[in-house]
Amino acid sequence: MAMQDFSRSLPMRLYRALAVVMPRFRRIFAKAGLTEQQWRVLRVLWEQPSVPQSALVELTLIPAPSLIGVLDRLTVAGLVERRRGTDDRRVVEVAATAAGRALEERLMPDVQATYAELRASLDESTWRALETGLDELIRAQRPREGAAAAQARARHSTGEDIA
Amino acid sequence: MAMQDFSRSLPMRLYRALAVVMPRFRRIFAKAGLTEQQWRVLRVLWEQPSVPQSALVELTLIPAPSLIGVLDRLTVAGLVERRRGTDDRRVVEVAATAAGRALEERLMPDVQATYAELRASLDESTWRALETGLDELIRAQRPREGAAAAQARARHSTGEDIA
DNA sequence: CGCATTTAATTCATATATTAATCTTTAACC
DNA sequence: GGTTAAAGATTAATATATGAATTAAATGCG
Repeated sequence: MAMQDFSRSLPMRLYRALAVVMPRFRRIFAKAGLTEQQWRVLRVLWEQPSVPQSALVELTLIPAPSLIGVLDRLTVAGLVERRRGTDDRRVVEVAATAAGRALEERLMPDVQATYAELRASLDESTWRALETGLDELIRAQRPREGAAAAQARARHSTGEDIA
Repeated sequence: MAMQDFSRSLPMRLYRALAVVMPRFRRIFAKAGLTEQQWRVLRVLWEQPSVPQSALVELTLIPAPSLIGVLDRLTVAGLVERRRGTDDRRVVEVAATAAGRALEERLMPDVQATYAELRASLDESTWRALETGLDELIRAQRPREGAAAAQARARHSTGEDIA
């Protein structure tokens, strides 16, 4: 069962795809003094008046511990605001400030143009096959419902650490 | 030109694909006390007696400044060795030690099995379409030959900083 | 030969990722 | 109604990413 070349494994292809695609976008973000993660947060906040922090984790794919720092810096820059939820005081609601929202008009044109170029670099059928393949992969591998709970339960039941 | 949902953009789909795929692999690496990047380096070194560090950057997709630290830790762990090139004393040749090579047999079975599961979660045609789509994207976006050199040249000729 | 350029590593400063642990607030349940 | 467990956010420790700058060795060329 000859193992294929490591560089041709699916994960490495995914990493390489991002490595060739993202630098052009980051150059755009950098013009506004934003990192890629800061951009992602703003990009999501532009679509809604306010978003619970836990939802931001899912929508931006920024891990919770990292998001803390990203929001800290965005807050210091005056681009976002945090508020404690009124009914449930555990949740933190995040919203873009006026300055944060102003960046949308400044950045989206270039980003859209670059995205259009990206899309135009593949023919329509290949592009769609790529999107479909990614979606199916995500759906197939996405942790089953209740997996986390089941795992937590298991952790409490038996020994767990089999060195 | 209604912008699509951010989560459905190609970059976010790529990030999400990695996010759902890699955790299972990382759990395997962790059993041997390896991080994902340390694994990648070893995985490449298993295929050859020795690899120049610059080649490792390309093959593992670990940026040069990060690779320094990864190799430091692998060296301390006794899993790899560094040697200065004999003809060209700028290059650093990296090779796996006996201990480093021993990890191959310990890790590859689980990794292969998990990879097989991953592959089996999609039908053959979808899997291949995904691979093809990624390859075409990479080929289309890969910086053109001489782009770096041309860029460096341009940087020295004219003003460059157009704020 | 001697100098300007390139190449390969490395360093630096800052930002983010990963995993585990902690803390507070809710929800659940007897 | 009080105790226990779960959810959401945060902290902590370590590892890696990113972009700019630096160093040392090799190369091109007048």
